[in-house]
Amino acid sequence: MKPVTVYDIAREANVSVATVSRVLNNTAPVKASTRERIMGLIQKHQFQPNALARSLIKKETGMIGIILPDITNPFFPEVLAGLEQEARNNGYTFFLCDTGSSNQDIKAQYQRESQYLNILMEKQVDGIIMIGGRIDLARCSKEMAKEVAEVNKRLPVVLINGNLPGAKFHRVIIDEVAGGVLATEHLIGLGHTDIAFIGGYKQMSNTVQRLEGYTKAMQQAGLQIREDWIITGGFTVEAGKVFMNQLLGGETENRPTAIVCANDLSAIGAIKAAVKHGLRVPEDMSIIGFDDIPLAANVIPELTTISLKCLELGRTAAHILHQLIGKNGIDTLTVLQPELVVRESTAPLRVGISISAAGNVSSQG
Amino acid sequence: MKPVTVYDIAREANVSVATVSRVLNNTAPVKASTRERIMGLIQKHQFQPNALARSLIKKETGMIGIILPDITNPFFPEVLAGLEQEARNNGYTFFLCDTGSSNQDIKAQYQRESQYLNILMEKQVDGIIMIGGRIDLARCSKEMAKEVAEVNKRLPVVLINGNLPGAKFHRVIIDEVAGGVLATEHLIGLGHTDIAFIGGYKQMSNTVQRLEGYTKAMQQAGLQIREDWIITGGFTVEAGKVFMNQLLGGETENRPTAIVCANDLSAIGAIKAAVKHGLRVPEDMSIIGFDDIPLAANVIPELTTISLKCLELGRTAAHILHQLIGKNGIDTLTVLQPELVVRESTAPLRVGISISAAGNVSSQG
DNA sequence: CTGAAAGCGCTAACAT
DNA sequence: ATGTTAGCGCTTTCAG
Repeated sequence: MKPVTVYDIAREANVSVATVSRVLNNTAPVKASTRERIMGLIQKHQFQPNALARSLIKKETGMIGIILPDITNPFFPEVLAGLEQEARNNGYTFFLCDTGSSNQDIKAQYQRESQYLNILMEKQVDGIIMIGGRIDLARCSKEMAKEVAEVNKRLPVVLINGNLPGAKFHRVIIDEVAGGVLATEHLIGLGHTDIAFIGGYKQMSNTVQRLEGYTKAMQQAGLQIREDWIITGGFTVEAGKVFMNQLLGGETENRPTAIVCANDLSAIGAIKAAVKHGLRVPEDMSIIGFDDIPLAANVIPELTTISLKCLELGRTAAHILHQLIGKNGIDTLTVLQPELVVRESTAPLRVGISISAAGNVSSQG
Repeated sequence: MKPVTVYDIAREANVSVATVSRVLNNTAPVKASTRERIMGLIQKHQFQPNALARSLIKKETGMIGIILPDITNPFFPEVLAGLEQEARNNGYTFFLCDTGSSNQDIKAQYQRESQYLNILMEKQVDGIIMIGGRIDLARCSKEMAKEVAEVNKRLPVVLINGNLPGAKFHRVIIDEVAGGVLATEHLIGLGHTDIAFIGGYKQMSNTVQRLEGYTKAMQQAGLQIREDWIITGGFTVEAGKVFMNQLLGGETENRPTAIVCANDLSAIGAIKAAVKHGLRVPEDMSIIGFDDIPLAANVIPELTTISLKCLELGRTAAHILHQLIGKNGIDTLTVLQPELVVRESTAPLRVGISISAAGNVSSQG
């Protein structure tokens, strides 16, 4: 059965397509009686206007694209939820573009970003939101950055928690440095002085910034920063385990008593590895994460962490994009402040015990 | 700057739009020299064909819609990843339609499902995938079911892990009953006889079926099923805690030694509650989950669970949908088999200890 | 191998 | 208040 069109409705109602269109869009007054008649037919035939045809002429589709690296990483669904919430209210629909960073080489991922950028433009989306991927790079290549800049000339693009060189973008970001400071000062406040930093990637700006916050807080407190206590190379649970093992691998009488992790996932890995080493968290070792994914509240022990306000990040981005669409807004930068969420994985330093006693336990047992 | 069209290219290349279209789609032989000339112009102007116009006439959009209840529940991103993987290879793009079950009343959720169903049709998607929501209902209302049936007449719909009365649908499901049996038999195999079942909703078919598997395995082993040891009412971590507290609330000398949970999240809640009660998992209490979300491998202790093969579920659904699009395939039913994943949260029954000793500890301390 | 022309389903002037 | 008509940007016969 072929779909019914405005023409079918018009014919049966003895009116012109224009009139049908008018009742459809409430774009001009229509006599009550004919309006009713048309409405009836619409009901009767379950008529649904073809959004493609409509968009073709109106030059707006009510669709926005979101490009992200890995939907499987719980951080992203959280900001997605925020996006959805806000965008739904404004009548937008979402293209989800997962570039699948998890199981591919990094080159393929960036390629897929480019690919999606093109597809989205062809599909005439009203705007694009990017999060993760190339925009997280501390030094993104000129070409990759330019590509996005070109897109940004044609339609609004907003970057979440990232940036690209060579052009101004609309962005909504969290103050990562402040987050790093917050986390580190929390630990310092608990009496810790031997504090390590693990997780993330040195090439990524978020890691660099979190690390910068860590460094800043340490220096401000007059504490020593040991290069071998800063280990990066991954955001996963697995990576967290590896880093922690590395930290605990050497002479155990000389290990940190507290750890700032670049994200929650690696913090969880760190906890698991610590436990395997016979250490108790937080009694023998304090661990703080970054992100505040839902999971953070559900592991045992519950994770103390820095909330990145994922939901708010998403909502704000959607809001800004909505403002931008249609209007030629100027470049926008919104900075959200992170928040310390104290739960169970951090505790005051237990003087005299932490390093020798607990450390030895782990090395002997 | 207004977008360039095939006409612009045609004019500059001194050919007709037909020829441009031909090189764009490789739909007829074009002289090499003119082809090159056109390709050059396309490059030069960064020309991108308008997918709306193209779809309008070709009657296919390369878009498919996925309607799900809550992207924030880690089960769904997992199947989404599977969908994406498969669909991307076939050139599809995704509409993500989150009906936001998490923070709204249930009525609103179903309403939003209807709404999205309509939007997706208007946008002319090539197919729709549904998971969760109304299709999980053990007894879905006639109207809600019919609505989907109507959609299914116009374009392919595939249901993941659910069903709707009154019509045949293409479905890909996991054998939930088998999963329930698997979980329960695992516990029985470890020597447990006092086994409870918690989590899920009695109104949802997945819960009913998992429970059916539990019952079946218990009866087959000649074990008694206590009505007060079957508690339903939620899938969240919070719900799991509540149920476990309820189980442990009464006389502690009379508590189960093992628990089948309706999903991983509630299992995690159960573990947390048990630990709060002074019980050790798995030493004093074995707990098994359902789903095998990534998180399951990352909690402490790592969760023994029933894998629902989320990724495969997603991939299969996308594959089937692809087959269906264009062709008038007959109704399809694919059943995947669940799998037991043994990790750390289950252990052999410790005779004589589990009930009295551990139970008393919890009641006294 | 290439061009002219007729739509796809809808909206928006411009008439009446 | 309603009808006529010209497109939106593309594909696709049908002719050459």
